Amino acid sequence: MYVTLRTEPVATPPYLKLVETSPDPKDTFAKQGSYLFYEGDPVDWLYEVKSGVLRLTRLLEDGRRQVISFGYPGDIVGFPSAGLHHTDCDVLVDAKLRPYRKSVLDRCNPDPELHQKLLQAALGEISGMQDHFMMLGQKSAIEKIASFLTVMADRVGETVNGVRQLELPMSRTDIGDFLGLTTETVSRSFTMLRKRRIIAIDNIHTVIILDRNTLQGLSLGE
Amino acid sequence: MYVTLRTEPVATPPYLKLVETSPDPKDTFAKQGSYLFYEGDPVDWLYEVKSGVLRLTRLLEDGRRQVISFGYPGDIVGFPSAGLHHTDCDVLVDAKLRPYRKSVLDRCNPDPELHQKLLQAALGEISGMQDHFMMLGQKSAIEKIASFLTVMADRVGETVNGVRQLELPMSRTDIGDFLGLTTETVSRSFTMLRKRRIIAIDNIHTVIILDRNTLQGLSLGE
DNA sequence: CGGGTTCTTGACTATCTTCAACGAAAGTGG
DNA sequence: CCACTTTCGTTGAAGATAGTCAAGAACCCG
Repeated sequence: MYVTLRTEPVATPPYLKLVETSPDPKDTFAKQGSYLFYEGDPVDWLYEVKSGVLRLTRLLEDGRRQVISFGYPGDIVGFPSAGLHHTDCDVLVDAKLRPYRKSVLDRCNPDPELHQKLLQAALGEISGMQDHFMMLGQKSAIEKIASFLTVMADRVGETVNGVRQLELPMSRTDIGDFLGLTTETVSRSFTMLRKRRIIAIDNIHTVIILDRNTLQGLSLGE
Repeated sequence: MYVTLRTEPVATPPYLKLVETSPDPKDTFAKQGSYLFYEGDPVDWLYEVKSGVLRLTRLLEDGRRQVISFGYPGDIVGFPSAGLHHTDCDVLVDAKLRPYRKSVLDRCNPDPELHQKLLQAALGEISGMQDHFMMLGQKSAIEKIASFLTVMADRVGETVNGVRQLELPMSRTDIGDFLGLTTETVSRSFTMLRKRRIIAIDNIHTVIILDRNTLQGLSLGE
């Protein structure tokens, strides 16, 4: 099922459009559901997310999927290895993207500052992935969910009337594939946190953090 | 137990010695058990492994540990994020290391080729970590062990009399902490592979690959 | 050779997955 | 705009995988 995505025609792949119509575009827009690139594609552009949310995934032959990361504003996605993309990348929430030529990575000139910015972003990504390792390798289901919510609330949450809340545009399956859990376990963990009055769930995609301290405690296994 | 490592005196930390005695050393040697750096240390040097094996780890407050990677010849370790190390790094097998100043990352000059080499190494690390994600998040115990052995045999195995074999200097606990398994599960998986005649275990730290195809099949969940 | 660590094995348990059913939400077409 | 269909989320029951606890064996080091 997932595997077929790769071969399905993608409505106007944004990266193609970029390359063809605008040799050095400022910003570009990508619609929900469209793909920026697939695993194995040669890397021509990196993208800085200006608004919206991206999803970076990797597939196993049998359909198992790992969500590598969610791309939020400020993130830069599309770092090459041996010149190729090593994840798929699609758009979860309509996004504004700033493309950078891959060649900026290869050479300091003509823009050493941009080069350095992309390099620092790559280094930051390494560091961020290591937190993710800890989560995937060592934590229980409830710890994973609590970690996820804590990190997301700090990163992209907003305070409305003094209450910390969080939009989660991704599905429960996405969260599961990000944390190495099944949809059912994600759902049960949410329910558990809700029943203990640590979070509240407004709309399915909106989480309200009622007790951040306890949530953070749970994320560390207390 | 693990946590105390951080505060114990380390016999002559190599990185200190480097900084103090030799402003731009060629190669340096690090003894088994010594630490190159700890999480939170400012990054002054990166190290290219020339021989030996390093271990990069991260700790949780309660002592749970994630082995982030094993550093084999050709690997470059010590990439900073915000100028700091974000793992501990110690020596599993006496190592020869080539230190590079961190400043090589910050500037293209005076050595743009070295700068580019370190950058490419960082990008390669991102890609490698994504395989690790797949393994941690989606694979069963036997798949993890089979993946680990397959990758290691390809990367650092040697063929002796037409037989592929593999030195594993790390403990079963290290392997477990790398794969997100307990020592016992690692041990049982090895035993299972041995009983099915897919591997043979010579000395505890030497694995002989008897049936690479089946091993690789298991690594993908067949 | 002896003491300590590491590895293996067994029995039991817990956690998470699987399978299944149902309800809610969202998308589609008349 | 409403019925229909499909997807997504929740919940329950049962089962499997991996973890825990415990003991003994193998290995390593002085």
